[in-house]
Amino acid sequence: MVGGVIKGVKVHRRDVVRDRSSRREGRLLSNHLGRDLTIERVGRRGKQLMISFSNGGGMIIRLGMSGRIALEDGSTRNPAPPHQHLVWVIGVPNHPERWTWMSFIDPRRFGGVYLFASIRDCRDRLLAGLGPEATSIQGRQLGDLLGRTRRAVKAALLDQSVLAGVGNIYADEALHRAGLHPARPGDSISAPEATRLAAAIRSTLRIAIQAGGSTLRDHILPDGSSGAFIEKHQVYGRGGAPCHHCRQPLQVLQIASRTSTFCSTCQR
DNA sequence: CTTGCGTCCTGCTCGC
DNA sequence: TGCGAGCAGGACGCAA
Repeated sequence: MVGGVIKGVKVHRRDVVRDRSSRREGRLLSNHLGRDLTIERVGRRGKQLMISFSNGGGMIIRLGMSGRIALEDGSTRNPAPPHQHLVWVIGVPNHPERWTWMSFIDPRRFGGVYLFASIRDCRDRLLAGLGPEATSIQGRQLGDLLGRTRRAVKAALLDQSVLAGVGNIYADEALHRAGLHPARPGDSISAPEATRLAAAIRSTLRIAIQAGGSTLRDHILPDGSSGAFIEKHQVYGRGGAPCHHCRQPLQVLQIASRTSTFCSTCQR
């Protein structure tokens, strides 16, 4: 997509375009949705997908619980699937006759698309308050962050202002891998435990991303394939089943209003 | 300031 | 087979 020009945008449901700016500029951007602009960069910060345009602006896509991005070759014209809210038609660089359809599909509509006028605007309005990247978190830094709170460590991991990029599945998986009980107060986590947890978060995410993530229901990759990490889940979705490590039945607790599955023998 | 809960939505699964 | 309750990958606003 990088280097491609957005040739057109179809809007099937306007309210998934969230306007967080009170300025007129923001409203104009929301109507415009990148039409006629060249895609300069595609990136990510925490759970936000970022597409920046050559004019300095861009957009952030949040998938929420059920959202996904689909990419299709322009030559295969399929009927719009249910809950397809936005479609961008993007020229393929160096192939004037080819184009890519990128669509935003989100049944529950907890996700959305946010436009920004400049990188600075993006940073101030959309990325402000995000914690450090979970994919590269180091033990020392994680220990400092957890040491500042008495909340359950699981609740802290889910808080994007503490650490950006971990959700319910990978919080449970990383805590199991690190051998830490999800209800432990953040400030009870020792330095060696924080080192273990940081390493567990990094490796859990690395392996999960490599496997294409966890397909429970809605999540599929942009090409339509499924993520295979669910086969590697140690705890998530396995409440009552035996721990792969010690064979004891896995426990289930609500922490920060989210289902948390863990092994009370292996996780202390 | 910190923390927890209700809410925003649709659709699937389970039990009666 | 039909139907309602409960639950789901996230994040925000509000109240205690």
